[in-house]
Amino acid sequence: MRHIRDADSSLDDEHRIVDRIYSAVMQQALAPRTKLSEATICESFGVGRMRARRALLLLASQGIVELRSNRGAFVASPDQRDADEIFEARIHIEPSLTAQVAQRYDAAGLRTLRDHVAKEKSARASENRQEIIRLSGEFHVLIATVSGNGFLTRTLRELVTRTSLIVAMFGSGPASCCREDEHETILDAIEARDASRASDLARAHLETIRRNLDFTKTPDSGSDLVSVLRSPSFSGSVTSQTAAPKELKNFANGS
Amino acid sequence: MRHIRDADSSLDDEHRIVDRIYSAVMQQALAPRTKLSEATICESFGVGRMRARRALLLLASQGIVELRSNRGAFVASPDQRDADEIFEARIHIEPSLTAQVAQRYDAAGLRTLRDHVAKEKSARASENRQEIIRLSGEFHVLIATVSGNGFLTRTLRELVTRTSLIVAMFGSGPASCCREDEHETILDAIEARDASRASDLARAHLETIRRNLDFTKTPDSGSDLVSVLRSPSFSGSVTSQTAAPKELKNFANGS
DNA sequence: CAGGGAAGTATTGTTAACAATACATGTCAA
DNA sequence: TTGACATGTATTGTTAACAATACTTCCCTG
Repeated sequence: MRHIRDADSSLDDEHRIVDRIYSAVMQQALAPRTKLSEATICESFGVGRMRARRALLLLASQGIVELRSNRGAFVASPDQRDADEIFEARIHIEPSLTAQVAQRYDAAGLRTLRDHVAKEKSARASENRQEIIRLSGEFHVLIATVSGNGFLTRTLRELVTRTSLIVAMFGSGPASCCREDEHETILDAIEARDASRASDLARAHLETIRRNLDFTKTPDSGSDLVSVLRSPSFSGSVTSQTAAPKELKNFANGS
Repeated sequence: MRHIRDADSSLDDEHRIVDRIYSAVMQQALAPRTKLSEATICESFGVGRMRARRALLLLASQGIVELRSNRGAFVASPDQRDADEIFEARIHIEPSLTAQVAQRYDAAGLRTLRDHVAKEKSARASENRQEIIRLSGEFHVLIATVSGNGFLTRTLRELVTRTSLIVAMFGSGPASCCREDEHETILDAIEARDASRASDLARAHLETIRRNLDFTKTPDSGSDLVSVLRSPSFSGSVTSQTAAPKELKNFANGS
């Protein structure tokens, strides 16, 4: 008797696509307004059109992608209102969640977090921008993971990824993602089982990120989808495109 | 020049289906494990198979529906672990959110909440079980709506609906959904701008609901999908089926 | 009568062709 | 040169047929 687990490719395929695009957005390899054409996704992942469309629908249902009728799918471009909602939601959830983790964490969870912060530090040392961004976001998801709550893990994953889009659009200067030894401070408070301090630090951390947004900023152009999806781990040399890809011409003007 | 808004039927169709099934689950007209066959949905809503499948995928992505490969879609049947996660998440979010509403509500928001509580009272007076259940759940979503946060509104909608499924599975006795003048008490605290009391009451309210769950309970059978979806507002005479529909035979045994 | 297996039916999963829409190109006139 | 218009191309949306899987029923055997 073998295991019942279906090993069904269909769901896994979609998860693969969704995860990949999630990661790419999270580490700002995919800029807001980038067009995600069905054909490109089909070729990049070697799947049929149906799978591509299903994946795009899932991404759209989580606010990562925007579907425009007869026009296709685009990486979402949150506005200030979206940003307010996302940060407000995070401020409702994360301090409380961090406090809970401080109260209940076990040895394995703490080690996971410590390892992660170490990775963050080494990424910052090597000035790998995408890695820094990815790990910075992932820290917040990891808090939820360590708490053991699957629902909140998924919720935070969405919130963090959408935050990446927000920072991509409105982040002011290189400081917006990088000055984060704050994670280590938060982790110290967690380790000390100081729930209220951990909670306060988490809130302050979020408000710091929020404060570094500049909503008067002019939007950047999209990225080149093919080159982004080509590299399996995105750790490669995908530098931000200066010239706007063809597909985005009509998005150039703000009003 | 007319408005740009597309009035595109495709997205609206899916939203219609999703909303309808959401409502049905929320007011416990659709029991856990009920099979949602594509054919039934196509006929009930007069849409093609594509739309039905897309709607089911969306519902699945929010944990309301479970997709089994080659077997179809079923109303989700949360287990104790799911229940723990959902309630934990709600306890992280709702007290904080309620406190915020207490601090920031405006006249229109307060009126909305008061009207709603009045409707709850009258539903309880007329002993309309489904209406009571629906309104009880909706109160929590309405808190988020009044807060003006779209993300949290959607999140709470999902949480409340999944809570309905949990209560349908593990609710002990008729008390599990109905003894809720607590909503009025919470609203009083909100109106008095007493954020910390509102927060405490919200938490206590959730813990009361959680305490009334009995995880040793044997699961009920599913509902008849066609009759549920037939009535536009579900206010009709859909009484819970005692006999298990054909489709659910094989779900009867636990192991 | 119970259990197992085989054929038929029903449902879901997938693909491919078609239709509809938007986009790009090139032409013409002012 | 610029703008509008028409044509052609590319992309998305939809449908229907086909394939694969699961379910039901019936029959056969013990």
